[in-house]
Amino acid sequence: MSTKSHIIDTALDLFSRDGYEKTSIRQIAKTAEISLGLMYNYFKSKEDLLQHIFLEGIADIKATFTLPSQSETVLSDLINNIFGGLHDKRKHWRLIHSLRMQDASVKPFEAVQEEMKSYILTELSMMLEHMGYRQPMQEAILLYASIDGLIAHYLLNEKFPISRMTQLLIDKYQAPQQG
Amino acid sequence: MSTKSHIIDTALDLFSRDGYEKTSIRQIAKTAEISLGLMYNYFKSKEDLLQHIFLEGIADIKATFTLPSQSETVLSDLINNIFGGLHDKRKHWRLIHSLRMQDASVKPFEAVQEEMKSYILTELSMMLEHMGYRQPMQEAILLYASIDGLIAHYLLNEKFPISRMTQLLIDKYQAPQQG
Amino acid sequence: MSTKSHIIDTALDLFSRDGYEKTSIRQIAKTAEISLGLMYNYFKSKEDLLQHIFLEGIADIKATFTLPSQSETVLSDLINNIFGGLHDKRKHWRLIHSLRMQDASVKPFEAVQEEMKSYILTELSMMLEHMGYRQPMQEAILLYASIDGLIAHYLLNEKFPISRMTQLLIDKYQAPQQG
Amino acid sequence: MSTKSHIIDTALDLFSRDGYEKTSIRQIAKTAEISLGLMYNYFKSKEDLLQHIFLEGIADIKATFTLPSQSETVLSDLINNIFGGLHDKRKHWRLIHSLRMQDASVKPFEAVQEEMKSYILTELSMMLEHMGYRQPMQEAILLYASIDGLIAHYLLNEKFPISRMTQLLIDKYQAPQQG
DNA sequence: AATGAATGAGACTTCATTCAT
DNA sequence: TATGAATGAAGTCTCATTCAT
Repeated sequence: MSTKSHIIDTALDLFSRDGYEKTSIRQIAKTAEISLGLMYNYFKSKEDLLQHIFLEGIADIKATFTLPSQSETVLSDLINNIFGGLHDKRKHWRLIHSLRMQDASVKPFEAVQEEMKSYILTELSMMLEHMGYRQPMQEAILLYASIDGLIAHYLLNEKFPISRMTQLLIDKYQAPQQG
Repeated sequence: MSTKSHIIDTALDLFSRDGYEKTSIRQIAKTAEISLGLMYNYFKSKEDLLQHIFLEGIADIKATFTLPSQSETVLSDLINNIFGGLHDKRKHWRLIHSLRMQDASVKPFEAVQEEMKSYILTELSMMLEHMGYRQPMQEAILLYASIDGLIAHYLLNEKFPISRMTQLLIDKYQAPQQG
Repeated sequence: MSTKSHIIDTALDLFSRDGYEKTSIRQIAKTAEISLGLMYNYFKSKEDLLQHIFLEGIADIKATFTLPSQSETVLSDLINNIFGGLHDKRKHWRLIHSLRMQDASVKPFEAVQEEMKSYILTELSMMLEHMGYRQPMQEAILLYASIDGLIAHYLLNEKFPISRMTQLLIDKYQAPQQG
Repeated sequence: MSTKSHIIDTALDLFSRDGYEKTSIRQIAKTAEISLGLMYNYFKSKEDLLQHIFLEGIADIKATFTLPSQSETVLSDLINNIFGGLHDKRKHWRLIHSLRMQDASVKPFEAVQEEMKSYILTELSMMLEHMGYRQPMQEAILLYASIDGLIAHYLLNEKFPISRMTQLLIDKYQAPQQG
């Protein structure tokens, strides 16, 4: 693996575990077993490194909300896709969840986050429309919040019964509609 | 208002807006228009101040999940209670949501957070049982995640249509059950 | 006992045990069970308090090197006097011994220390002259150093065999002279 | 000279002149003409720097009480050795003399100081035994106190007649014994 | 005479960042 | 590419001191 990827991986580990502010460049260097200054050969600053990782995370997560099949999209496939890839993306999710509440930190990423949200809501809404929901966008907003909440609770607790919750959620949305 | 409350209020403002780590004691003092060292007459350290605010927040939030009525508890009342008080507790929620992903910061509060979660799940589960749900605890876990997700999205966006979402959520859970 | 004496006693305790610099006014107040600001009713500043205690100590110690009898002074009486009163004056001695090496701290007391030294050397020298020593001032300088060293070692170690050392020293100086 | 040695030298200068507590890191940096934070590349803390210097001093001083000759050790040689090296070690001695009275500061070094004392007393006592003294350890304790006192008085006063005192002390101990 | 809240300078320390090698 | 010594701003915290009560 390239040095750059190695730095990114190490930083993601530490940022997601200890928080961006609490992680020092020195700690990253030591953990990655590289010299203190080397990071600056690849990134302009600590914030630049964060931005790289953050954007990478956003992109990964967006991908997770996308189903490759061109045919009829199925809710259960989408949800299983999201939660199936969750473990691999835990660190990115943690980082985003812990940064997104902070005005200042998140300013630089405001636009991409907004874009991600729109993208996800559009995807969900289209699917729900297909499924016959009457107010698909409203339902999408609620569904996205539920998904996000489940992810948060999973991130906070490795023993969270994520597959059962996934199934429960799917059942709720596949039952006959009154919406 | 007492100096101590004034410090707490100011710190909560800043912690919730900028994050605990990014808020300096100097900034708290300046914003509160007190001298730099005065905080230390009331709190042992910055972390002690955080702990005070954090525990206060946990207690407030727990209260929000509790319905005073001894009679039949109604889901819509509880949910309206939670989201109705949300605006006043925004700052506490933000602080908790931004801190809870960071292992180190949150270690001191691990126990109380765990206790809060148990409390909330028990409350929700009892109510769902009353309502005829077959797997009330499983349902409670999902419901809590959905509520938490809605709160997060509200915190991230003042224009979030929280009342409509509240109603949608209530409707979903009050429809005839298949669970 | 008056409040002032109480403050002085407490301060001497702490200064001699922990050092002047490491002892805070707050600690003195807390130990003395008085309010934080009260000291300033009796002393202009922390340094003023130190000066008071320091000068008190110097005076006490000088007294120790003085024999009240107008008659023939006897070496053993003087030495026994010095070491006999040592335990009561331990704290003053400790304070002086720990401060006297520091240029800045001791500047204000330089003159009195110099005066004390002269006084002691004169006393010792007169006595040694009486005893037939040929170079009484030279001998006095050495004797004073020996006494001071014994005191230091006693202060550093409560179990120091001070009486045996006292006797040994007396014997050394009362033996027939070749000086 | 290496930066580390330069820091150590500067710190020893200041610690011994102004006292450990009164010497700030800023002052060390300014005097050494280095940046404020550089010391922390070499020492974990101010106390760690002190410890380094203190232990160095103890080792130097122990060496001074040791005669390299395997043959008959002679009192005059040893004493001349001690006082001959005194000027070079003034700063270490001053530091030790000003710190040793303070319980808290010296706790970390208690063991090494105790060990130094034992070492010195053993050396002196063996020599006095050779010279025919009946109670060599008792005599050693007194002799060590006298030496320590002379050193203290020399440190307090550059004009102290240290060579005459040295000679006087040697004479006292080489005269025929009654011990 | 006594209290203790309030002040702000200054202490130790950490940190992102630079740069000569 | 890679190293790590060096910088100095900024952080948390302590402290002597003041002053309204």
